[in-house]
Amino acid sequence: MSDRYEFEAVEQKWQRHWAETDQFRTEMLPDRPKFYILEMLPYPSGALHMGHVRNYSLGDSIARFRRMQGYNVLHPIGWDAFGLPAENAAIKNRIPPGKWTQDNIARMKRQCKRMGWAYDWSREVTTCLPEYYRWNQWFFLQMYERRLAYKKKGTVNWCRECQTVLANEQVVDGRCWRDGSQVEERELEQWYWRITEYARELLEDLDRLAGWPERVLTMQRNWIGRSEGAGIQFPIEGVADPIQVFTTRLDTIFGATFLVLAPEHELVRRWQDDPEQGPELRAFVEEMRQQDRESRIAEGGEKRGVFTGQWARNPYSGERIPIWTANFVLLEYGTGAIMAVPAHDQRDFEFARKYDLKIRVVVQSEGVPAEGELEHAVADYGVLVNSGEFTGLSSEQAQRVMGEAAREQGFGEATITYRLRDWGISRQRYWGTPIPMINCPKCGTVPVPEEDLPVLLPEAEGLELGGSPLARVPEFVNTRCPRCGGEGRRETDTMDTFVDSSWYFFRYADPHNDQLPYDPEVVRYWLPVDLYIGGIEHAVLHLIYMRFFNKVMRDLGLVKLDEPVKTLFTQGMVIKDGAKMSKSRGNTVSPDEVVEEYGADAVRLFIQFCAPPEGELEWNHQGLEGCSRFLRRLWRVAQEHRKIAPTRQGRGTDESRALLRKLHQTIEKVTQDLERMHQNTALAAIMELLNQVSVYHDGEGADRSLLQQVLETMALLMSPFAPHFAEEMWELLGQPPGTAATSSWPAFEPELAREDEIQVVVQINGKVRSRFAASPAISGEEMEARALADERVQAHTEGKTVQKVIVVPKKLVNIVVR
RNA sequence: GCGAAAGUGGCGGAAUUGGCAGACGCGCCAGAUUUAGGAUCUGGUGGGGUUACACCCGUGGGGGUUCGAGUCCCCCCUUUCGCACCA
Repeated sequence: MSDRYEFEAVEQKWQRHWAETDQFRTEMLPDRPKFYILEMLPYPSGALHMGHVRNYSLGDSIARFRRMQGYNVLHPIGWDAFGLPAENAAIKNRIPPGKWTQDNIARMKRQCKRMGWAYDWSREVTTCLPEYYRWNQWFFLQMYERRLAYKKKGTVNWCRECQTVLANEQVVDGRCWRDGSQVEERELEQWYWRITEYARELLEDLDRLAGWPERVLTMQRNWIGRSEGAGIQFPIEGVADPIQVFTTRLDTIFGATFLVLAPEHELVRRWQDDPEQGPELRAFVEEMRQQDRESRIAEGGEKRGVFTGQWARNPYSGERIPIWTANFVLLEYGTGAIMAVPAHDQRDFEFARKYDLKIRVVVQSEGVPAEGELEHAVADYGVLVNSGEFTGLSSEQAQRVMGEAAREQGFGEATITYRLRDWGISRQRYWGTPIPMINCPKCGTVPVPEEDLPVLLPEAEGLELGGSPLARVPEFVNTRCPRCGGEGRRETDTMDTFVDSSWYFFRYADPHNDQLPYDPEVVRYWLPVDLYIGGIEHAVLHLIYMRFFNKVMRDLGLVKLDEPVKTLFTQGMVIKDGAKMSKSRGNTVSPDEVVEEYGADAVRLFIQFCAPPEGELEWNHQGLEGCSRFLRRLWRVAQEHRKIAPTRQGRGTDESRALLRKLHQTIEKVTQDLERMHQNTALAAIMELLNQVSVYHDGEGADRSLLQQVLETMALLMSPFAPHFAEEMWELLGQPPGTAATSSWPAFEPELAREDEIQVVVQINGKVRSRFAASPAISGEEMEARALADERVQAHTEGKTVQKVIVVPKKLVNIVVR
């Protein structure tokens, strides 16, 4: 065999070895500490991209590191296999979605193995298989039984491209999160999951997620959007039911000079038949309905509205105030109706100005001009004026006292409102989990009995896809009602694919269970996930759904945990030429090609070395070459080392001591850096060590056994990052083949890492002027004396007075002179 | 508009706690080797200044705290991200 490092042969050799020995299979070992490391499962879209390579390489280095540290490591992978791309590809290429998906999985699995990632493939989970999705249906039934699943007719987000409904979380800036097309509103009957039931807990438990990035916590807090305030009822003239309004500023209610309802508000709809105001109202509502979100924003916040012709009464003051409808009040938030206080709310102020409505100051604070001279609303807290019996109270007091008063008199109370809406899970598409419900003309909506699960997705062969395909399969739709035995029709919508990813990582713990989604005892051993790595883009989608699911499963008695993921790590994007790699931009780099050219190890090294994992990574071909060069250099040193005569000795020299010291400093650094996800600096430390090793190796009197020890340790330190290379080097050094990955992580010995000489820095007025070497045992007094005796220091202090000397033990002396 | 994070050589970045700014890699320069190119090896590489030292400047800008600030505080600028008529 040549001395050259042949990555292709080496990587193949070890990949075969790992497969043959089933090295990464994991068993439950209750007496060993476990470590569950998880990366977000890929959607099988065709081929791995660099984002995957980064995500999974980072996870793999941690998995391998923890295994060597003695943890029983669970490191699984699977496929988020249901979803629209499969269906769209099927329509385009006339391939059944299942086949398209399985072909992609096969290809991506080959790529994963080619990268050398240490997965336990026996736990592979594929969400489009009945053995998995039957449990989605099972969960649905459990939720239905507990009234956490319900059917409701209402306005939904409709994506024309996808021909399906989207959840609120899947609408970004009024556009579909997948294809960026405009989202429309539609009236549909849909299944919802009552995530709002858990709004409070989902919010409060964020405080307990100490291992999550602040950024994600903030995004989730904003998404859940808690507001504290009061719900107040305003009686309407001529209508039995009052209007319910939500406000966070109850203290300003005496300044409420009109009410505003959202154009979609149910009362507004009713009033359109009114002979007088009706036509104008109808025209306005119709216009608002036509308008999409985009153009609403484009109008630049221009407020528009019409008077409904109706009047309400302020429950505190009895004042008669007009009811309007306007574009700036949103049905989705609060109750879809507001009390307008133009003096103290800028939006209300603008509206009042435009339509010449009354403006009344009711809170006096600094800088509030005389009434009539207001140029904008003043939202500050202050002291109440013009507020009947509440005049003179502070805003804070007033909110409390007035809430109390409302409750006593029965027209309102203090309430909390969330922005979070229930999770709409119905999708009018084929490639997803069928919702296990049956509609019976006699019994209504009837759940499929548990023993009849799974409700199988029918074959796609010959099926026209798009627009609720299941509704066109009579054998699927027509069934018997489980309750009365009469004719029934199946629900033809499928579930949102985010259902699949909400609990897949529980399934990894017990992937072949056919009695339950998983055995709670097994999950109790493996969960929570100790480290979860993925992109930030799921901050309010997947990462909130899975928290919700965990809490539901807890309440079903399936887990004891409140939160499923201990530490979350969000890795940065891979970019090229300043932009995210994407097919549409044409700036992608294919993992297959670079692996073929440089090998999996070099790619893994580069992608972990060249940027901090949480930051963006700019693809740089020359950087990749640098990492490949580093491997070749290390290989060369290991090769040449073998040729040194075994009798040669040189131990005891300063260089040998220095190298041993550097080795242990490197062990410490790499260990600490892997513990805090700083793969980039861990690798830099190993490179530094190699630099010192090659100088030592090429120099006089290199000690063979020391070199042997250093190189063996380096092979182990490299094992998490470049596992094939590490095994080959380990074997080259005479170690039992294939045991580097299962060896213990090198032990750091502080005595060997300790410097026997330290460099003391001498500053004058904070500027470094000199330095000297000293024993680590040097005392403060001695440091000061030596610093003051220093020639250069004397030159600088001549003719000046030493005012003060600061001594930082074992580090520095700062002499303050004037 | 509100909120958060970040701004360090030609480039990616390092500096875990307020204590030698620029580790490591890329690139570049010089040398060795080579018929040549490539590859490899050695040395150098923040700016100014000097034969060389000394010395001066330097972490977006301005101010402050401190013996000492990339790091802490205040103001400003820029960029990125999130939220955005949220009542």
